[in-house]
Amino acid sequence: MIQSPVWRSPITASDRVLAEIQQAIVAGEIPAGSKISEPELARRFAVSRAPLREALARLERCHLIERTPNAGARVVTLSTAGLRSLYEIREELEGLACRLAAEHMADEEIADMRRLLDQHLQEQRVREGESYYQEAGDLDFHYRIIFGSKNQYLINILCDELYYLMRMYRVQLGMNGPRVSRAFDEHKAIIQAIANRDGELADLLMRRHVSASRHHIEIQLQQMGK
Amino acid sequence: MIQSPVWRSPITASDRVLAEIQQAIVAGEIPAGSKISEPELARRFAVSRAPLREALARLERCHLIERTPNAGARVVTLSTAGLRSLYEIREELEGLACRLAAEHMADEEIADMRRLLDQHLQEQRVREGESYYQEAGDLDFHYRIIFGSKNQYLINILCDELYYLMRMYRVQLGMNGPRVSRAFDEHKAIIQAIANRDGELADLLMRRHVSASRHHIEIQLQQMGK
DNA sequence: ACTTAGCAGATTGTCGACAATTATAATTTA
DNA sequence: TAAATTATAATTGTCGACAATCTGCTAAGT
Repeated sequence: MIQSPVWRSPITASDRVLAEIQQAIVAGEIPAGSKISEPELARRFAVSRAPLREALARLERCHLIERTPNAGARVVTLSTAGLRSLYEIREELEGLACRLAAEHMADEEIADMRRLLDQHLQEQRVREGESYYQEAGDLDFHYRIIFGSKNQYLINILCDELYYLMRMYRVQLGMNGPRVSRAFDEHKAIIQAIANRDGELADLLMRRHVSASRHHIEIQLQQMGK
Repeated sequence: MIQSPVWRSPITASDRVLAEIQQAIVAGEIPAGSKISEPELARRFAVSRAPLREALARLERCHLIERTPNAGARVVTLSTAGLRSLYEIREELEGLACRLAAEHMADEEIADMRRLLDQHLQEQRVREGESYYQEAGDLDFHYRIIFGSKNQYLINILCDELYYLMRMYRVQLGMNGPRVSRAFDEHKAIIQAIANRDGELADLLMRRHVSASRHHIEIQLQQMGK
């Protein structure tokens, strides 16, 4: 399991509840569009409303719920428009991350990333199509590049604010399936560009990579919706 | 005064306190880098710690404070690295906003924006160098384009999460001064590109516009720092 | 003299209860 | 019968107090 980049030791009740609700929403256990009842959730997770509200504030921050004053909170509803908006930003920012990573990543980090990618590739060949490892590997790849950008705000936006929502789309729309081997090739090409300190190329390749992923999801979404 | 785009009627004590603390931090009344004392602020604004903590959560969201569990919150410290990180993202996302605006803005909205720009230009010529109107006009321009993108997350990131921090840099580094008339010309060119539905050009022009602004600030920062 | 252990003070995290607002349902009226 | 209105119930926002944790200082030990 890959954990949140900004790690505030998860000892507080608020952190624990946040993690549990995040998972529940992403997994659809708390349905999209449903209303959030503070007393109910407080009972369910055995905490007072104070840490629960703290958790809700952070859930709003990563766009998993929407709150209106004096009226409560609702889990976000998934839509094709929302998905497109999300990917529009992701494409742009992950491209930027690549450009910055090509500039700021240490050689050591790049070598590490290469080693890890090969390792994931081997695991992948063994467990063909096992979606968990695939996703974990993919995530690790993207995370490392984003962190390699050394841009605090970029890291925060992509890994804290948009990540869980993307995960929610993937999980609830059943985005397992193939597009694995090609993704691996694309990953390798991107790393190569970063290793060559070719930020522009890495940017371009990453945009295409994300764009392909988006296309893949949109098609799957169309087949589903109608 | 231009108010936050997502307007949650500011009746709650939390909203009121949030607005006051935001202003105090941006203006430097609560110094950058200083520690936040919950009891002290609660007394100062005559509220309990509950709404104050709600406000602190939102201040963390717009990067004006940094919290560590069980250790309290500090006002962020300004740095050239932070400023650069901020502008790297702003450049990218405002460029994206232009591209999307060229695609999604209604003719009516574009016409409105043009009218408003001319009006601001007149006001500008009358009150030569009056920084408030200048900034208000500049802000209005950028806001309209960002909203024109019709991308919820983009709007949220730029107008809610990064705006106040940029404002803090501008205010505390004393970014008044000229670069006015040229900025107006750049604004006109960007609007023209959007009116022509030329997203790529609008993107390019906006990136240059933001980049020029960043350059301008960095120079002023260098002259100051040493 | 410097490091380390322990203690006092203050601060943050959490709790339960109350007040203000909103949503729901029953009731009345056109 | 349908719309408007009032009353009730539930939910959210806020408060003050208690418990857990951290910070800074004192004091003992090497």
